[in-house]
Amino acid sequence: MRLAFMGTPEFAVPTLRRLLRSPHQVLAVFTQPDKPAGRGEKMRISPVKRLALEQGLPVYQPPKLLSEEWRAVFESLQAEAYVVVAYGKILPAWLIGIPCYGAINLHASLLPKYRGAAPVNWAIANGETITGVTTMKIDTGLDTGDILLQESVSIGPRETATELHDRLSQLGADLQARTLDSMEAGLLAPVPQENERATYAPLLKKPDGQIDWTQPSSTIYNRVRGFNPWPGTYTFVKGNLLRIWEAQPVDPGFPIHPPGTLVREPKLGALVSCHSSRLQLLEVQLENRKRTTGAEFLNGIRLNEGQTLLLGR
RNA sequence: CGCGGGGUGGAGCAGCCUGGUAGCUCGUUGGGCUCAUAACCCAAAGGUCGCGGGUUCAAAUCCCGCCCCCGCAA
Repeated sequence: MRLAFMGTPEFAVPTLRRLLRSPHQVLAVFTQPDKPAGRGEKMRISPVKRLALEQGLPVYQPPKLLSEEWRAVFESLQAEAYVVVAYGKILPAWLIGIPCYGAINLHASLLPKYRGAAPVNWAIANGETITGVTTMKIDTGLDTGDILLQESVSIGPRETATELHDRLSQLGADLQARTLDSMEAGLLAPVPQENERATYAPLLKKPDGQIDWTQPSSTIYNRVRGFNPWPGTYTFVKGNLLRIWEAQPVDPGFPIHPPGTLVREPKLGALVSCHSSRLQLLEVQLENRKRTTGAEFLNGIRLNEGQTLLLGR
């Protein structure tokens, strides 16, 4: 099949790689324009673009798809299908109509659950134990197209979004390849989504990562896993940002201090009181510092047994 | 030139502004206590204070350059 690939971040890379090893032909790659990012604001190219360049594929980076000048580019490709994986742009209706098989999207959830930008993060943050990947025919809505294939996986009790993201990107690559094969063979019957069962996974913002210590430790724990590596979870220590990289709930039942109180315990190290239990800090990072264990962190801030420190603000 | 912080015994940090015996918590080693212990008590070892220059009687501390690390923002 003659394909155009549209994708941007790391999540899309395995699918592109997979397609390049398939009998299908990748005619061109579309990805977001280069942007200044990172310390020093240097120009960064997307992971998808990096791979495309390595493979000598034509790369296009339209700032906006609405302009008609790009229409000729798309039409001249004569692609039979567009493969879209986390491209980061809404495709206009006229574009979806160009290839005979339409635009096929890979989404990292079991649609119609977790439509939107951050399905992997919210699945974990909400404490889900099962999620998956879905391929669907793109329509003009937000992740509302007819479902082609799905595959579910269980979420490990300690799994982070980073880990799940990597698993799903691999799983999704295979699913996408199978979808194209089956579609070409005429074996697929698109199934409309049950819109009444839909849930949403909105784009994450930095403030989503700030910890509210009045919540149960299990809720905070899920967010620590789900918001890894970005936006991360954080609180404040004496006005300094403290990122929580790894933590786990302990001894449910007796928070002997007000929410947000940090104490040192001989065996468990750094413990913070939450709504109805406590959270053990396993790996943290003070701003401008490297990551350290909870115990080392306590050594550094000179909090000894019997002393307390209120986190937050 | 996006903003900013940091590199100090094995680990995490203080000291730097207001130059002049390098400190804290933990770890390590030895000893003690104990039925026992990752607990407690006592003691000890261990540091070119990132690298290179400069100022000074004297630099971890002040000045210049370099290397490495990190937070914010994107």
